Parts: sequence; C-alpha cells; structure tokens
Amino acid sequence: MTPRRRDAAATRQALLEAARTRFTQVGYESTTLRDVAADVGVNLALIKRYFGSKEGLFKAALAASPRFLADLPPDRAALVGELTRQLAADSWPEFGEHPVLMLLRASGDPTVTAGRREAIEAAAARILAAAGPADSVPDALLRAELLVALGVGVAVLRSAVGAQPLTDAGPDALATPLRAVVDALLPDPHRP
Amino acid sequence: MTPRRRDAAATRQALLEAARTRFTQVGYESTTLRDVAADVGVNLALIKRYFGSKEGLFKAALAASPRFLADLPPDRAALVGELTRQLAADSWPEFGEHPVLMLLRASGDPTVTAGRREAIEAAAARILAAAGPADSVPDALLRAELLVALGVGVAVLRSAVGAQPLTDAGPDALATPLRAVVDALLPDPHRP
DNA sequence: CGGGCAAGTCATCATTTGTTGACTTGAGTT
DNA sequence: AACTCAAGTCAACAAATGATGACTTGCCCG
Repeated sequence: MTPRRRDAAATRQALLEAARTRFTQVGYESTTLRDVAADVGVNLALIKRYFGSKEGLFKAALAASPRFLADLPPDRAALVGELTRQLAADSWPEFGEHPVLMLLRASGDPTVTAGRREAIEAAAARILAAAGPADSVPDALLRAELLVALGVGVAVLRSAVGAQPLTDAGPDALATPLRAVVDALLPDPHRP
Repeated sequence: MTPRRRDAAATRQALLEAARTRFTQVGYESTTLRDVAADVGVNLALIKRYFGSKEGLFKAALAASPRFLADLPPDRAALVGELTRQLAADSWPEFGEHPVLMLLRASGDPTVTAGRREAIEAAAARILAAAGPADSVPDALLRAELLVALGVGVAVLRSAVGAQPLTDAGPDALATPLRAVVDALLPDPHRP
C-alpha cells in the first residue's frame, strides 16, 4: 500500500466516512471526536481544522449521505422494487448502515431537526409523485407519509433493533408484503 | 398544596416520571442526572440511593412504562381501533410521550438492547395472535413485524420528527388507511 | 420527650470530552 | 539547497457529568 500522507482531501474524506459510521451506529452523543480521529489514524485537532466543530462534522457527514427514498422511478411497477431495495440495509453498498438512521440519531441542533422534518416530508412527496396523481385519494399525502413511516420503522427494526425475522429477510421476502402495502395505501388511479 | 416531604415512595415515583420524560425527549446520553433531580426538586445523590446508577434509573423508568402494542383485543375488528389508539401520541393520557421512543433512545447497554429486540418481536407475535391463525399465510410473522415497523415509524415521525400531515392527523384520519394496511398485511382467514 | 433511623443534602472527586493555540514536519517551488 | 505554507501533531484547559462518602434533618415509636 502507498499510504498517501499529507493528502488533505483523502484525510477529510476518511474523517467523513468514519464519522458517518460512528454517528449512525452509536448516535451523536456517544460518538467522541477522539474515536473518529483514531479510526482514521489522525490527530483529533484535524477535525477542528476541517469541520470547525463536532456539530460541523455531523452536518458534513449528513450532507455526504445519500437521501432517503430519493431517485424513485416514476413508474409505479418499479416503485415497489426501488422501495424494497432502499429498505434492505445491505442495499447501500458504499455505506455500512442505513442512511436514515443518522437522521434519527442526530443531535438536538435546531438546524438538523428542521432539516430532518423536511427530508421526511419531501420523501413522502416523492413517493406520492411516483405513485400517481395526487388527487386520486383525498388523504393521499398522509398515506404516502405512512409509507415513509413504514420505511423508517423497517430501517430501525433491521439496523438498530435487529428484530427477527425482519432483519434477515431478503429483498425477495420483503417485496411481496411491501407491494401489498403500497397497493393498499396508494390505490392505482389507472386501476379503479 | 401539601408538599409531602420525606415521602420516599412519592419521591421515587416523581424521579421515575421525570426520568422517563427526559429519556424519551432527549435520549439517554443527553439526559443528565442533575436535570432529573432538579425537575423533582431533589438532590442528585438521591438517584444513586434509589436506583444505584444512571443505567439503573433508565431500566427502572423503562420497566415502569406501558408496553408497546400490548393488550390487543383478540377481536380482529377491534384490532385496528386499538392499533390506531396506540399509535396516536396523545392516546397515552398518563404519559406525555410515546413509550416506544424511550426504547429507541436507550443506551447501548446489552441488557437493554436485548430486551428491546424481545419487546419488538413479542409485539409482532401479539399482533399475529390477535389477527388470526398464524398459518393462514406462510410469512405471517414477517408481515406482523412489518406492522410493528409501521407503528415504530409512525411513533418516530409523530413524536420525534414532527412530520406533517402525520403529526396532526387524528385517530379518525388514521383509522382508514391503517385498516387498509392491516387488511393488506394480515389477510382475514375467515374471508378468503 | 428523646433516641434511632431513614430521607435527604453537601461538597468533592475523577473522568470524559470538546475546544484551542502553539509547535513540528513534509512536500513542492525557485 | 533554502524557503514557504499547508498538513498534521502536541499538550493542555475548561466545562460537564456520573459517582460517592460524610454529614444533617425530620419523622416515628417507645
């Protein structure tokens, strides 16, 4: 290996990834900057240099994470497939943990909590847009948000709680019941 | 008011309630024993006296909380009603917060995390038992656990995230979509 | 009434942890 | 080879916090 020393960009990136893992796994409060620095093999003062503070590190790590329930296909048939893929924890190859968990384990910083609410509400809006015309059912947005709630709950039960049999269920086992839920919550406007 | 001084039972109870509120709202790490003691108007050393340690206080507060998705009626029709009631955050009159949140915001103590997993799995088993024969569908337990996941997600989105319109949705608005989900996940064996 | 004991307080300690300014080192440039 | 500046290290501080043992006070029982 060629341990590229004195590479600011690489160090910064490594810090981001270590921070994301810690924050996601043990939460904001239990993550210590010394641990993050040690993971990378770097001095803790570098975190201040690059991110200013612990809160800054958290926000940077959050911004570098994939969005929850983004990139949903506008095709209803493919929607269930993509939902299933994003709910399975091992479907984030480049990430060891489910990205939505970091949102939930955040600090109490007002900026973060507000952004979290917006991210959740935006996910519901994306689901609604992908599933069909919004006016098909009066409470369509509420129903879409219930679907987001299901996604959040699945992520929590799989990645944080480890509940069985849900944790070990593969995409195949999840797809069928998920399709039933999607059909129940978001009636297909083309199929009255 | 008659501030009953020197009443060990009352003081202990007050400490438990204050702790539950703090743990639920801001999580284990961010809850300080000084804050809990101050809420009750008592010295922090009493917490050690009654509960031994912070971890002991947490476990005692957890044990004093109502179980999530307990007391489900064995009647399928009433199941949705009870689910709806337990998902609405204001349906716990004696508690300001949803009890499932304290489970999620727990410390990393192995005893607690193991108990949490068991509590979730037991909730799924209770739903399954209330909804009908377990053998009606092969993956019935997985489906019941998805219902628990929905409950966890709804609790998180309502009480911790504050996502709209879900947070302001009342029992009436929730019952209809919830019934659709229950029917989709747990097919009624009496109605093939 | 007064002795005993539990209820409650006080002051303090040790540790953890975020923050910070001064210092050192290495790589590229001239 | 000397210079420069950013990358990185070091040591230390201050605040927060859980834990703890000694001390005080009020209630109850004889």
